[in-house]
Amino acid sequence: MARSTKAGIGVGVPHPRATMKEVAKAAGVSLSTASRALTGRGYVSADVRDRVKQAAAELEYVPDAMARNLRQQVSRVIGVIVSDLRDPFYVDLASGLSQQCRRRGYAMMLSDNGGVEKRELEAAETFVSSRVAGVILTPMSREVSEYLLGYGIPVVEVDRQFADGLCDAVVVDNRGAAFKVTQALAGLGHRRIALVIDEITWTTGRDRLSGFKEAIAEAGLPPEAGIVVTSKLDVAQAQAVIAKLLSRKDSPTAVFAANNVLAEATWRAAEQLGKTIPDQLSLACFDDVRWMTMVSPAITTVAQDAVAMGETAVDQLMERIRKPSRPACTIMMAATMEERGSTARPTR
Amino acid sequence: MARSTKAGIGVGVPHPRATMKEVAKAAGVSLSTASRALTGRGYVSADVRDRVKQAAAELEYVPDAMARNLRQQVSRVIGVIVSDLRDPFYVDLASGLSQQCRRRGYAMMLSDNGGVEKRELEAAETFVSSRVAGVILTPMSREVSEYLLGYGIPVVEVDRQFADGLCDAVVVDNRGAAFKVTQALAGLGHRRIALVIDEITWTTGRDRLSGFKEAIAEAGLPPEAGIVVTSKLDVAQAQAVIAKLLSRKDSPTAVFAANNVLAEATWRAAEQLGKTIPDQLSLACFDDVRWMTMVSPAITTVAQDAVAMGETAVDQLMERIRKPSRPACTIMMAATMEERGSTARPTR
DNA sequence: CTGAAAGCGCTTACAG
DNA sequence: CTGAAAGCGCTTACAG
Repeated sequence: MARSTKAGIGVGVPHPRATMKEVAKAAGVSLSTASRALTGRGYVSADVRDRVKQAAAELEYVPDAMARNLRQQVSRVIGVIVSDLRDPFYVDLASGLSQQCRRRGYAMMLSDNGGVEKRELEAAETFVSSRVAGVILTPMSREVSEYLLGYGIPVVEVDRQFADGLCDAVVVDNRGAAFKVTQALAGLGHRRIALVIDEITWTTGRDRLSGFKEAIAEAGLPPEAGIVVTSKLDVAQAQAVIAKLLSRKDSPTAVFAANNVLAEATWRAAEQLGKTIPDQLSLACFDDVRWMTMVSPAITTVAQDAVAMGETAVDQLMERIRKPSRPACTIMMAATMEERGSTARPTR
Repeated sequence: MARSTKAGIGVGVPHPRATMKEVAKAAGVSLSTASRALTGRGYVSADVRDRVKQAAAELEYVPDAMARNLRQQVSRVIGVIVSDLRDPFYVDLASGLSQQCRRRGYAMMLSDNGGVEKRELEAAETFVSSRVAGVILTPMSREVSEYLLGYGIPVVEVDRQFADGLCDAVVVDNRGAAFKVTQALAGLGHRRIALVIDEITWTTGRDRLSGFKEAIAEAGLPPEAGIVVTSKLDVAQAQAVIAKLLSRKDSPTAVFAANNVLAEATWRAAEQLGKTIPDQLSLACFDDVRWMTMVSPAITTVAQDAVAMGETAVDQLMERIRKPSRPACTIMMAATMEERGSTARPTR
């Protein structure tokens, strides 16, 4: 990447891009030879290679990815679709994806769709159009994965799974983690435990719900002991819903929030009502985000390593690209429960 | 985007991608006509257009962006380089960039470089190679912007400015905001105020420092009243540095943290030393992130609208693409000071 | 070991 | 209004 100013190429003064043809001419070889010298595949004598490489450097030659990809019918780009870049969970995921893509020599095309399904499909179409090498997504339906697979594009579903059996996936043991948390709450003596959750139809919500219910049953509690409250995934709206829940006469003594957004909403609702944690209310949740160790008491939570999930998803995609016929694999990662001060014995 | 299963195209069964040539054949027209019908430029009779469009739908035709871009010598992709996707400020920025790119019909290629300069340049090279329509970056040096501009690629610098005068930029009034915060602290009666900052050579750090110093001087305080402490941008390391600062005999009565990471470090250091805020220490900072209204007392801070910065940067880039010869513009956005409970009169 | 030629899938003057 | 042809910048068999 020589930044030569020899040929009158100055700072900020656009110079026309050199093509391989020009490099070849400067080096006194044919286009084919230049290509072989630069890409490293095919025979070239050592001195010719050096001459070509030097010419390329002098001309500040950058290969045209469009042309190369068009010819080769693949690009070194991975398409990524995540739900919401404002949510710390997806951010950590995107961060892991981004770092691992870079390490593997791929660029990342990122699309976040604020939870709008139509945008998910639009992004997928863009990815098909640019012939990405593969797509990693947090799906909102089975449709998008199927659409991409239909074009022969490898897909990895992360966090949630819709195209079970059709493509690879990286998920967390949601059922197990939810079970453990609920069991811990019941073990502390709670008899009215609310699960606050935004959806129960995706694998994430479904499994968290089922782990919750199983733990209630296993603790010998009646099903009514497990109160399930749903809310949109929005702090303000969820806060209102939860405030209502906590104001009931038979309000729960413990809340299990299914993710960090609902945890924040629960925490703010308790604050708003003057309910102290953990004396008047125990709070446990999913996702370990920064504020959870900054408030007092710190929040008991299920820590999902979203960065590691992202990295794993990229590696899984690389494997799939290498071995397209391998059967679909689902990698389930363990999540650890961090017991902190927000959960305690009930006082009523 | 018909998902026809008519032609034996089943779920998950890859079918070969249709080309425009095939669409043309199916519609019984020439390749040129198909192209005009599908792109909408050039003459086509209404019925021919319909026939072509229907053929395209039936074949699930998706235009090949590579081929189109190669021919047209531009892509509908914007390259974005941000420092660190783990930092909420850059995340909000990326979120704004992503949304606005989508609205404008562009895809976003994103690279985060954990603060490593070499990676910034690598990402830039990838962008040149893929002929992105433009690049938006939070630069770490003048080099990358110059490199890109040298290839005639429009560049917008965000947050910080290195290629002043050479390219467009979107920044915040760092000097003004830092001045206002420091002035407020001095106005409360603080006589030993520390600025904790990670760098003072980029425009961000330089301007925040200068606003700080000016306010100290204007308040009639001696320069020693303004203590400047630098630290790496890392919570754990900064916390150690700040803990040492706060343990000094003549420790400051107020800390102004130059960003959210250093604010967290300061907050944790105070916690660690058992210093109560705001009684024993006033804390003000830059960046309004979620935890700042969840801890108690809430933190006084300068709210930068990073999402709006991102959106503005995309719009500015679009303008530049439309009018390449327009003189370079720097857009400076105001930042608002949110006074909250973490700042009060000193008690010593 | 090197070079001429075909071709990836489009767009776009140009001729009809 | 439509079609044949050239060409974007590469890679890759193939012939020498």
